[in-house]
Amino acid sequence: MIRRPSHARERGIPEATVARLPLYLRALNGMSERGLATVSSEDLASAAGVNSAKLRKDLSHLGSYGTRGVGYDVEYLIYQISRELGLTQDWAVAIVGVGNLGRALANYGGFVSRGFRVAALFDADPEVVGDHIAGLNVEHIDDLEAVIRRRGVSIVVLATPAAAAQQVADRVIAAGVTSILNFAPVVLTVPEGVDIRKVDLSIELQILAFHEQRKTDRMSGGPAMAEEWPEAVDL
Amino acid sequence: MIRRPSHARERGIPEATVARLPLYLRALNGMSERGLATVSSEDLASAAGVNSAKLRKDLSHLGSYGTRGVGYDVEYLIYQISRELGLTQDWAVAIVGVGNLGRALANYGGFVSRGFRVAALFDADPEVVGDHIAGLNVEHIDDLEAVIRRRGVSIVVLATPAAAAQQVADRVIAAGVTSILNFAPVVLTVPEGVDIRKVDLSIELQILAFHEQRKTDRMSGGPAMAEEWPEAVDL
DNA sequence: GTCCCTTTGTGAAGCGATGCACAAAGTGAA
DNA sequence: TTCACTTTGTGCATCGCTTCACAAAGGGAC
Repeated sequence: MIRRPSHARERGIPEATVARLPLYLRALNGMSERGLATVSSEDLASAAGVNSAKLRKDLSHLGSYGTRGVGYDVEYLIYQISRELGLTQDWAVAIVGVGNLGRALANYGGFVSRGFRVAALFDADPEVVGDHIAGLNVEHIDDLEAVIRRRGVSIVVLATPAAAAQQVADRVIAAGVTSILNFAPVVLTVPEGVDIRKVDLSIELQILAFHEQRKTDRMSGGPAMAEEWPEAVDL
Repeated sequence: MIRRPSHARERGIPEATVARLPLYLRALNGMSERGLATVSSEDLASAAGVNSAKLRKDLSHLGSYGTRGVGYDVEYLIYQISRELGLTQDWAVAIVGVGNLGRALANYGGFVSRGFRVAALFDADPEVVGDHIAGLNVEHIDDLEAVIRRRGVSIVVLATPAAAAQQVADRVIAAGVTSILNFAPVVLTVPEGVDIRKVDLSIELQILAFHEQRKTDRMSGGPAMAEEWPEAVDL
């Protein structure tokens, strides 16, 4: 059996590094398309929007894949990062909830590009069950467990209304799924060993609003409009 | 002029805390609807999916709004967090790019709920300009600057193809916008003082795939399928 | 082979966030 | 008033990530 270089920490890549690897991969793919053979940490870092020291440390966690004085071989690095991220196999993804957002996700091309294949769509509304979206038949949520098992789905995207999300999560987890991407604005409770990632548009906007408010406050010279909590309310 | 309590760090809330405030706010709104008057840090923390020490430290950055032995007044805390996040005013948001995703965002209800109002939709495709989506007329991208200024848009959501995103960002920034939520899979370069937040479905999936691969590797007892880099490729 | 130049990989310091553990502060009962 | 109990606010140790700065390693010219 062939092992990876011993100085690469066997199974210990920092979470922050993992979150940046897809960024590097995308930048490298662009360079590959433009025909670049090698790239320096400086150039790759700036294409990915990080500084070069961070990039080098990140890559050093995968192994020693660069050449001093030269840089990194673009194709080789693409292969190594892809392998580390698990993109050399392909993953069957199911989308639950085919409302506006679910439809948009199903049709989103960037999805399929790298290792991911939308393998099933589910909804509870009899009105949309049976529709064809992005070449797929929308299945009824009653068949969730059976279809997940049959098609080997390992990642589920939740695009249901908030009220349904926890219940659906429980069911897909019971069916063996351990990776969930949640678009519903609720905090999901899941057993240990299940990975959840959350995307919440409303939260992102609120964070932007906080900084935006700060910027405008600063312009107008302080919190002149601060108001007291209305006296009428009982404290 | 009324000031906030002096022990609250005047303009110094940690970024990690800001990112969690919307979570607390959502949990509090649920409690308010269920008629709860007060809540302990323990209960609120568990509703928001964090531990109670973190919650208390986060809230302490806003001021001392709890009562020892009792907990926090739900309505009062909602008010304080809303004010800190800048949700007591409402923000005009523009969505650029009315493809699948842009449409879904325009129709997304959770948007409007708290302080945000979709004030304009833009697209470059003459085919969709003039369409009515979620009660709004889709405007041509040529009118971007004029409409942004006229309607006081301060936050822009980018849902354009990747190739157009940087160019659109440059234009909205030139028009005075300093907060952007970017759904396009590109690294945007922006001047200092402009806040960008990024949402990238593909990256989220890749992170999940990494962990999923790890879990299955562990089950099958090691990286038995690891392959050498094909010899044919020049290194 | 030797020298110079470039670029990687990493030790170490710095920085911010997390979580523990407890003193301080409040409630309610007697 | 005093006492027992609850819950906040925070000092402090710890942890993980970032950044600096440089030794080590490789390439190319001569």
